[in-house]
Amino acid sequence: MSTNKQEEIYKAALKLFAERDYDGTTVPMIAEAAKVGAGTIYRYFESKESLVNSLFQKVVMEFSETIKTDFPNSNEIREQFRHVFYQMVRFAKSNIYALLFIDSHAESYYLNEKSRSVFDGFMNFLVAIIEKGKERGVFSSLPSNALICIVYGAFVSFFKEIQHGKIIETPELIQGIERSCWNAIRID
Amino acid sequence: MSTNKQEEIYKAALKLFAERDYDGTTVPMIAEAAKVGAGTIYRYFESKESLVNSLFQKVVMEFSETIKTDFPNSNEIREQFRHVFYQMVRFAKSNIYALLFIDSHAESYYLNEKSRSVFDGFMNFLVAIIEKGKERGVFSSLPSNALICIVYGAFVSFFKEIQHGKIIETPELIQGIERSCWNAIRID
Amino acid sequence: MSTNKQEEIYKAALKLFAERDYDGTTVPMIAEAAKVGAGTIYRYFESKESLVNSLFQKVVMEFSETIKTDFPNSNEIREQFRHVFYQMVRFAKSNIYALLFIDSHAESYYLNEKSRSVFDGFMNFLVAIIEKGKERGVFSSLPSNALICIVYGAFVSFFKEIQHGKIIETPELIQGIERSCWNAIRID
Amino acid sequence: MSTNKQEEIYKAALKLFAERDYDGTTVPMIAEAAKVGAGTIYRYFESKESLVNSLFQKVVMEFSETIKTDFPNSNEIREQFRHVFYQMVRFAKSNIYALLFIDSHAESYYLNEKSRSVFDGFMNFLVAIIEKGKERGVFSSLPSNALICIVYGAFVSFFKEIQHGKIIETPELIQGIERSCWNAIRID
DNA sequence: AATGAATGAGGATTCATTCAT
DNA sequence: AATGAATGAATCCTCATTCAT
Repeated sequence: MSTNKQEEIYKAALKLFAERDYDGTTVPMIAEAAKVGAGTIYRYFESKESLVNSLFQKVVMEFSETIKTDFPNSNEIREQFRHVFYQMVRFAKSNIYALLFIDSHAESYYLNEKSRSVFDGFMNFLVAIIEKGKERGVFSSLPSNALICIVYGAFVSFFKEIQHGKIIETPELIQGIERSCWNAIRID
Repeated sequence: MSTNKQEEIYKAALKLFAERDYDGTTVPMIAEAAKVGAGTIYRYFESKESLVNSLFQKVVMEFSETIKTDFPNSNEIREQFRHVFYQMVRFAKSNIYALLFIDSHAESYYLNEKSRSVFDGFMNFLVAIIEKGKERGVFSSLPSNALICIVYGAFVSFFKEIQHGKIIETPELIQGIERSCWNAIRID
Repeated sequence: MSTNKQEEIYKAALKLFAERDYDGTTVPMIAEAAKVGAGTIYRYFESKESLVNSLFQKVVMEFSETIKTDFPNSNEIREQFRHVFYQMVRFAKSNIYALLFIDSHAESYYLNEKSRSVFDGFMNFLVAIIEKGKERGVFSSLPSNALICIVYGAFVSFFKEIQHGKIIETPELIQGIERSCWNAIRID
Repeated sequence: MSTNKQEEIYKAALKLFAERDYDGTTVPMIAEAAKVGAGTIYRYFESKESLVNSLFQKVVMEFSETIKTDFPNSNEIREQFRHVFYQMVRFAKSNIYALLFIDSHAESYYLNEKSRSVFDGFMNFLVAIIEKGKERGVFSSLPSNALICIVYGAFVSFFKEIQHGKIIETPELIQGIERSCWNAIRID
């Protein structure tokens, strides 16, 4: 087959974990969705717990890489913000389950040290951007992680509604949300 | 006894569901935390599923009532927004588990019709406020639920960070967040 | 009921472990034989492994106590030997599975520290008897544990044959075996 | 290659079965120890059960042949006994796992008709020797299989202790054990 | 009303066996 | 011939629920 089984397992698990949470998802469910035998999952992952952790790390790194791709090195904070936001949108649109999975599983009791540090690394990248903006007097002087919360929280919340069919996504709407988020954290 | 058992069960379940999710929480865990026998839970609730649903409805209604309490009937949108925001803060501070529980359990597969409609009713109240503001040209013309997402998403995200000890809450910070959220959705 | 469930589980497990070994015995098999639900076993024992260990310790201690019961304090080695041998017979006859279980499970990879030390304690009691006999010049000067091997090995082997129906036990036969074992290790 | 794969599989299985029992040994364990693929085992043996049976028969026959090799046709029972005993020692020393495997797997539920009859054939050879000795009034008049139990049980028990490092084997010790076993069953 | 021992259906995981390469 | 990835039946174990006390 074209895609290999590990990838199918990742894909199936991602969707199920995003929709039903870790504990609400059974290994047989994943196996069925991935069209593999239940035992096959254990050829690729030591345990269900190791599967979530691998998946979490993989997906956070993909998110991180998406955001870093073509990151503008110019000193234009506004431009950097827009870039980050639209790359988040790109990521969310290409893989909504990944976004929801990351959001609902970060801070979970079954995540291991490495998963947490990968996630922290990702967050630190965002913090760095905010910090630079604050130095330049572009952003509000609130704590950087508070500012990230505002943008990230709003963003995820928005895509959850899209996913549930309660908001129809359009380019103009995205544009409006981007502007709102910018307005939320810039100095006024 | 001073507090009755049903209340203890609700309290224990709320904390556990917020921290470990519905499926990650077992009935014996709840029983132990509530200091009752496992069987006792079934005197008050038909099943675990009926317990989450009851709890969800109860907690959403409390949230809703908190927000509606002393709601300013003046026509000052800015004042109404501030009221709603600070009542959300009051609710979050008095019962952080309730906030996290609502956030992570809304849209879950085990919620029944009634739970969903209670939650929708709550959201509609917020939508109404937004709609009025939009009519007056105070808020951005983005869809109302998108605007709610921004404020609600930012707010919850912020309190999650507080709960995880990553942000220290101060009156000034709350004030700053309120202003950010307002800036996010007002016409600029 | 007169006997409690833990005792029924012990009894069922003992027979099955003796007949089919630890790994050849499944928890449902034990549950069925003990006439309890499979889950009930886990109310009494943490795991299958903890069950074998508990059982092993219990049974070795019973064997040990049987042998020590009415142990003659006289200085007659011949009398002490006869006592030990007949108490072993008594134990084997009252609970053949216990004897076979001890024999086939001692030195197994799943036995824990405590099980091993209980077994060693039992063996040391036998060693002490042999040592005293050797001091008095009654027993062969071979290493004590070698002498024990001869008697114990012969004894267990003999009762295995009885268990398999290949030897019919009679008082005279037991008497003959006791004498043989004595002859095996005494000075000639 | 110098040794063929079937031989490697036999060797690996023998050690593992002796150390961990049939059910405690997995086919992949055997494959790894034999340095072959798991599937390869099924080229040589129909199933795991057929492997134990083949192995059991092979090993019992080797034991049997070892004992019969150079069997003294003289009428000296003492000499015959010594021969058998020392050949058992030779076998045990050359392949301790074989001895332990035979001992712990005889009478197991997964042995088939043929395995049982091969084992019985072996035992009958020993019985014949004993019977002859009894006719001549050299051995005790106890049942022949009881006498075999004494010698065989003592012998195996002794080599188990050697295997577990609790007894150090020396020529003098072996000599002493042989004499003990003889004393155990001869007329006194 | 309250309990917690008991249950068995269902979960995570293992493993004998197959089969495409 | 040899492999080892793949499978699913069978393990061990958990947990929602019941019920005798």
